[in-house]
Amino acid sequence: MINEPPDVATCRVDELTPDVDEPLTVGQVAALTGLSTHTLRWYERVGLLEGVARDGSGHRRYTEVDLRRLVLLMRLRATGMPVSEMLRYAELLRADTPTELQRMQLLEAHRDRVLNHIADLHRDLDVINSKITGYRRALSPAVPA
Amino acid sequence: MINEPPDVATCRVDELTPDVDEPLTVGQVAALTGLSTHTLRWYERVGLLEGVARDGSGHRRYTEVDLRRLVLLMRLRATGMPVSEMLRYAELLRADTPTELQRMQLLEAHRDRVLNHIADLHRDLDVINSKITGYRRALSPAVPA
DNA sequence: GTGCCCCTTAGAGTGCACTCGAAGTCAAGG
DNA sequence: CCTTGACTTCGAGTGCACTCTAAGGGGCAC
Repeated sequence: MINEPPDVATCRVDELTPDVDEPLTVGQVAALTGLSTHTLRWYERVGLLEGVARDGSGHRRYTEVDLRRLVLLMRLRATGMPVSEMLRYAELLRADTPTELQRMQLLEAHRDRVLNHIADLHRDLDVINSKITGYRRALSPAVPA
Repeated sequence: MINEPPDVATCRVDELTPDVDEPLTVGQVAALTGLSTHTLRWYERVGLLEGVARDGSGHRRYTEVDLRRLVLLMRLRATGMPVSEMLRYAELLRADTPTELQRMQLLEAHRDRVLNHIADLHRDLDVINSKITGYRRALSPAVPA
């Protein structure tokens, strides 16, 4: 894995998604998700989140369906999926033939990669923890805790 | 977390480290660790792994001590520590005052961040898994597995 | 009407962590 | 002697995922 996902500080979308009735502006979605308005527009530009409606002034109006798609995209990014593969998923979503099977397989393959990655992290933590233990031992007179 | 660590395909260093007696060339270390020779030289250039000796021809000779430092650096990178923070650790290593406490605290803070990150990954996987389950349900006549 | 603020687009810029290239050195093999 | 291949340094280039800028529009408060 070459890229690491963004650290989205505040994401209230999980709690707030269900009660959103009116379509939201890009700024409201940004506040809700923790993504920047720049990133939201960029996601649309590159094809990750297509079909966001516009109001009479040409401003984006995000529907609940858009938000749901966005939340999944954020979870995929947060688990390290590269944008190029998220794009493949997005393309499957807007295909005119049924693609549920491919989409499921894409998500399953990703889930398995993430699980392997977590296992790797635990192994790496073992090394780091043993180093910490060594320091604690060396400092034991000074640091009894 | 903004960056994700490299996917080091083959790292035999864990098994082979103990039996290395002779200092190794950069190419041998690259083969052993899975890092590229470019990356190994770059780590030294930026100050991550200082003090690698040279032979009569000016070629690097990595000792077992160098390898041990390198393995820890690789684990830190693999768990998402940015190079800038690895550099802080390296600077503590070559300080002329005792820095064991700071080093331990740095590693502990990192370990805690990684544990939080793993917890986040599990939560993200829950969302992805529920999406997978939805697909599986929708496909259940076609995909009995 | 005039700030003001949020919005629009498309293109350019940024930061990170490598990754590569050019030019040169050195030791061994044929 | 000449080639080959692994090594040296240092500066430049790459890919990813944003992030920012410039130039402009819409609508509301004062």
